[in-house]
Amino acid sequence: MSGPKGTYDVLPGSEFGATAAVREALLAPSRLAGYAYAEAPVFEATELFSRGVGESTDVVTKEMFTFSDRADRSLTLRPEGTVGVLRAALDAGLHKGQLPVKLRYAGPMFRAERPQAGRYRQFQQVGVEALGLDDPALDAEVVALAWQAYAGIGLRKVRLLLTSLGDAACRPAYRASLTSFLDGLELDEETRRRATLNPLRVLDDKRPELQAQLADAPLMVDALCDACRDHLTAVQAGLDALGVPYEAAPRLVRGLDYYMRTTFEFVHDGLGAQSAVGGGGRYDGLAELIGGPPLPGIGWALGVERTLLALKAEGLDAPGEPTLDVFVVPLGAPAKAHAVGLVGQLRAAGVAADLAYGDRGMKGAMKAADRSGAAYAVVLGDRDLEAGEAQLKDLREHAQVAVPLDAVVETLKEKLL
RNA sequence: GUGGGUGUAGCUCAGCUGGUAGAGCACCGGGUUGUGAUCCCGGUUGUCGCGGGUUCGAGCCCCGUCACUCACCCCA
Repeated sequence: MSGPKGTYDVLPGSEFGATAAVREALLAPSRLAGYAYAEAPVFEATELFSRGVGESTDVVTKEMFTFSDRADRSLTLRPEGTVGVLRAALDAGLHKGQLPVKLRYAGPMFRAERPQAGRYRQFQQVGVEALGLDDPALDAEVVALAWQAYAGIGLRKVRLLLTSLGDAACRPAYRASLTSFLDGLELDEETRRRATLNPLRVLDDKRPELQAQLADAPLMVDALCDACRDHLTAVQAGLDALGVPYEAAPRLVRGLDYYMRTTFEFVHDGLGAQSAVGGGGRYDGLAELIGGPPLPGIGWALGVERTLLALKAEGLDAPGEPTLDVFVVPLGAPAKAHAVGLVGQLRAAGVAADLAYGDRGMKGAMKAADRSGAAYAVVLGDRDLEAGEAQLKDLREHAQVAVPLDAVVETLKEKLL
């Protein structure tokens, strides 16, 4: 018995047990920067993705989970987050108010790919979108927030790759020159087809024999129009001012068609083949593509699983569940009834507390106390009840003292807070 | 979709040139009828992924199949 192919379960102690904590930690810098929480549906009309992400992309042509509802409408589980969040923002008319609109989100995405290390069919992303302005200072802020997300969680070996993909003014001419260059190469059938659909995507092929052929390929960064070049320079200046180091990556291409101008990716070298831990860019034409008004935007998405794998690769601990403060060990029925109430009082006082359920013996219950990670155990037997006290044991110092029953909560609060 | 690797206890794995399944960890109990983490003793857990074939006999050999895994394409 196991879940569907390419999925995993988040359970205590499992590989991705810290998913919720990592999501929160990665978005913390964005929350402080004014990015408000947003949530769009997990499924949308198929057309939204095919138009937004791009008909020619691998994501749309072979990786979508698509199904029909009972009225025969075609729906698709979201393969990425930007399109849905943008659709929601436009639907609500947020773009008619104060700009930029800053949003953050988190949740599962779905792609029907063959699973491998760091790649799943249902995976978690966190993301931000800044809508309504094409100010390069905003690009710098957005990129810096991702940088700070990784730094905040403790990662040190993340590298930022940055480039510009040009815009409607300069990309068509570049694309033509790249196409004629590729026409002069000997390419296999599959690559040739890709060269026709989107010649830029041939550039980041990993096969060494192909890379060798591409050594003299023309680069977008050398063919930028003045506006795009100025934009890129301003973004770089912004990152310098924010103290975010970046590497020029003139061959960087993203798999989603909507990117233009500022484009970036975060990579980590400890992950095996799937080294991208996050990525994003500017998508000024996307709003119109999905049927909205012209509206510039920039954003990123970071992979939660890959972030967790990167933490592991660096030997770092993932943020964990809060550990227990107190574990109560009752002996006998009257003591157990009292223990239930005591645990309730402790929790109400903000103390993380649990007790030994299941009427275990002293030894087993103490063992459970030890495994729980609690700093203190409260031993409460019928003998103690009669004496009006409880035994308070410091599990690390191995020291035990008797405390009057009505002072247990106060005593523990003092020791712990 | 293409290629490589691996499927044995809850977990990590051992299992010889084919002879009918083991260790460590974990869990439970006892040593200590009211004290954990240490120590000692004992105990529970298996359609050897599944189906077929060869053989007196298959965890081991052969065929098929499924799953997992890594890599390509692509991406988080």
